[in-house]
Amino acid sequence: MRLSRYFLPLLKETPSDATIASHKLMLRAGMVRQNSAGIYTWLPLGFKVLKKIEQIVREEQNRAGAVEMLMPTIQSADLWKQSGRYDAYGPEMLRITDRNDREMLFGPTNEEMLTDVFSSDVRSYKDLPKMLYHVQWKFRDERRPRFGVMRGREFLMKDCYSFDLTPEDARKSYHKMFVAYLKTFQRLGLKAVPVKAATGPIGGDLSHEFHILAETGESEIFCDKRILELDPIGDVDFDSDLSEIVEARTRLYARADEEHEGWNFEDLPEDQRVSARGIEIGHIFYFGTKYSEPFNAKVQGPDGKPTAVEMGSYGIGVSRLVGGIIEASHDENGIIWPEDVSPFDVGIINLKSGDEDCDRVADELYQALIAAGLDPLYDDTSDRGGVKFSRMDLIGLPWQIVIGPRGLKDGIVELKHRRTGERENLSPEAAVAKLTG
RNA sequence: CGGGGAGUAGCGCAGCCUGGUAGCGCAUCUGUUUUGGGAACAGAGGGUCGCAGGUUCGAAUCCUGUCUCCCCGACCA
Repeated sequence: MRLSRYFLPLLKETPSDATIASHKLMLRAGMVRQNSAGIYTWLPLGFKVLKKIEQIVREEQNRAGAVEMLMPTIQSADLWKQSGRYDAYGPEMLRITDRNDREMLFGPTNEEMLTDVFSSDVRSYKDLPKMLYHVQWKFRDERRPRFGVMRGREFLMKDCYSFDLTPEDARKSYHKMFVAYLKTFQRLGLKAVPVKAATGPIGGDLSHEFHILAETGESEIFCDKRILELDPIGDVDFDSDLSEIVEARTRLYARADEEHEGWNFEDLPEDQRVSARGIEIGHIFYFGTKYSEPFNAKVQGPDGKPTAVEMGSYGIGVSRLVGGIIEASHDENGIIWPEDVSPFDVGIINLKSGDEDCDRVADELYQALIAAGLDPLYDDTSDRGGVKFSRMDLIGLPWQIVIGPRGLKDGIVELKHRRTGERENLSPEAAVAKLTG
């Protein structure tokens, strides 16, 4: 993409509304604009990142055996009356009436709807297990939206639902999602800590929140330091027994503030205790027959008896992750994107647009990178060098190629790594080779 | 929802106390000179001061109401 054709409205000054780094940077870098409290327009740059995150989430869900679908944003109140949550949900639920005075709502989640869909078509235990998910906009009328997209009212969420015949099978589904989450966050360049979460009336050990540690996190996290030092997980056969991987991550102490057990935590040697702020980016839990009973989601078991299916649900805050990643990865100059979610792979800075040599080399590099399958952002504007440098730093592409008359005299361009700041002088060909190699 | 704060040019703000022709910086546009880390000079455009009432000869300024946004807390992906 040529910058001169793109839509990238940057702000030099930070709007006074923003208080945390990710919110400020997303506004300044032209990723989002606020429309009203907790509701944002995703500008091209932000939208691109959002889509990349969504795609990684999707790929890992598919790999774990979940099947994608899409449910509506607007739901009928009837469904929610059936589960009893229409009254229970309170003012967080945005209620709407249509032209015929039918009660509708903008869905804050989809347990009811999916259970309904599922129950009307599945009859036999032979159809189980199933894991179904979608990535869809949700709305929760938060009392106090804040922190930009991290706590919006409208937000993009991946929610997956599992259906099993027995609690033991449900545990297997839970483990699949647990591992899928680890892999997802790993690919997003994040170190996510699974912390034991409240399980409510159902009990058991099958509820975890995934947090990333960042100063601006909304909850207090206490965990064993060793949990942060575990090796990343490699290829996984999702049909195998995953309990070992899960246990390696759950036997070490990790709790959020409300579940924190001080006495347990303090058993750890002092240098192994980590207490930090955490941003919740995912939540998985098993809830048994809470919805399958009221929706009569029953299958006929091997014994011929109708059995309510065992369910679990698994959420990832896709739009929140955009902010979360920035919280975990930025410096005083701007955003630093992990390579897999960066809106572009590399930025090309032409320091002297209009200069014959600079234009030619920049154009050739741009074409060569595209031909090599990369997605470059080419700053072909007539702005001054300093503007281009700081702009490229702000939007945080992992690599920058700087082309200027000074280097070109010796046939070299400069390759800069955004995260480390390391610069290397290379021929244009070598720069392309390094980025594609 | 409780407590606090703010709405004045695209963004950041001053002016309000003590009523009298709406300002500053950045950004934008034009021109000239510049060009390897947010250039300089000269000129220009841009506002029914959130909205509605009221007081007054006169309201950004005082009064009443209302809407919106932000911050701190209690709740949530």
